[in-house]
Amino acid sequence: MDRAERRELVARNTAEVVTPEELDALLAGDSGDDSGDSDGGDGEPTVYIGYAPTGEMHIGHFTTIRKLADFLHAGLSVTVLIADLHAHLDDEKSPFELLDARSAYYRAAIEGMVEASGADPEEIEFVRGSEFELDPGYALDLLRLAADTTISRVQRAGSEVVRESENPKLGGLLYPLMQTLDVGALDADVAYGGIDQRGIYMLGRELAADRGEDPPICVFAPLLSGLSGGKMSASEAGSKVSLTDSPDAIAEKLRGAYCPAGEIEDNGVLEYLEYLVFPVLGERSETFGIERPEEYGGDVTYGSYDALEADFVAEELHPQDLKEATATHLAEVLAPIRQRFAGRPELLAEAYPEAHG
RNA sequence: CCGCCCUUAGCUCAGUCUGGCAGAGCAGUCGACUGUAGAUCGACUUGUCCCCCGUUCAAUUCGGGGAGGGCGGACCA
Repeated sequence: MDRAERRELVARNTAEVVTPEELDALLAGDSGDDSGDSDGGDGEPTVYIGYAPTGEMHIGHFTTIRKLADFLHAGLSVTVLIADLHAHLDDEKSPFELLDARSAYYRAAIEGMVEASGADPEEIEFVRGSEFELDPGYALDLLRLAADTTISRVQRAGSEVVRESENPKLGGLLYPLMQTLDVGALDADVAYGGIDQRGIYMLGRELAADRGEDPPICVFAPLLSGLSGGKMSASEAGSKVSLTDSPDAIAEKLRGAYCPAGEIEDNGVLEYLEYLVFPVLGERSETFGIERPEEYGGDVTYGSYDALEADFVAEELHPQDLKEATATHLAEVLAPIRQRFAGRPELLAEAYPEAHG
């Protein structure tokens, strides 16, 4: 794989790279970081993504995690942080007593998604936040950051991530500062995450500069639209496909999805295809087949998302046919993950006693 | 440590001041219309009225206690 291919693999299907020049330099091996405090000594650039183990994971997480396969294939070393303390710090989204169970569930879910994306989960290093975020050195750095950063600056940085409320907790302010420290603590060259993380990492880059450190390169994944139009909502079950939805449930949710003929904007169905289904099919060298009655043109097959989108925009492809085919392929992509959890029901039952106990 | 205020449908809130088993908007569900969905139109659903005790024929509404949340004051050697 040459440098251009590698760069393309790292940057494809992303919302933004900050900055592309820094990424190029990193992949070229002259990151300017000769101090030996990163890369773990093996010379491979390291990318990290952090997840706070809060609610159940869904297809939105899957699209973001699928890219970890790209990173691995591009020869990067990948670290996944299970940010258990963050899960509690953010308005106690996860009760303290459930952090162990939810961390275990998140790790299993992420491994399942990585495997379903065509990469080996064994190649990923998993780290739990509480393993290092309580170290004296880290704690001292956190206090010094807190002393040096204004409340409004941190609030602004975390506004897309930390739960907004009329009476915000102090924990929500610690959260972005800790995330900033995590990048360095994990020796990551690249911070990867959803575009909602942008505010926090941009603050992190500023603070790193203040402290005389190299700012992390940031790669952001797009956030998917909800199936009901607009943003995907965590609380609205019908607005997203869950990791463990049955094929019937998936079909039903897709049937109800907002999907105007010929329109791409806010079209969650197309986004599922672009960022998840097609990349996974491509990994397996498979194509996307659509069964369609003769009266509407008969069966068709697409080898690329772009070709499908072009037909959809031209209204050669009807939303209803698209939805049915998407449901079928999506169920197939999710099947191995669903099986994994069916074989280990305690993972969900212990992490979410109210919903699965 | 002291004082004041708040707690009603999934969400935002009204109401009970002058006690009689509770309402609006949004959301949601279901039809009609489009070969999907949405929009539009029509119909519909939803509640331990924070908990306990007391007064009363009857308490979400009154009284007492408690829990959770908010605000202010005091203390500052």
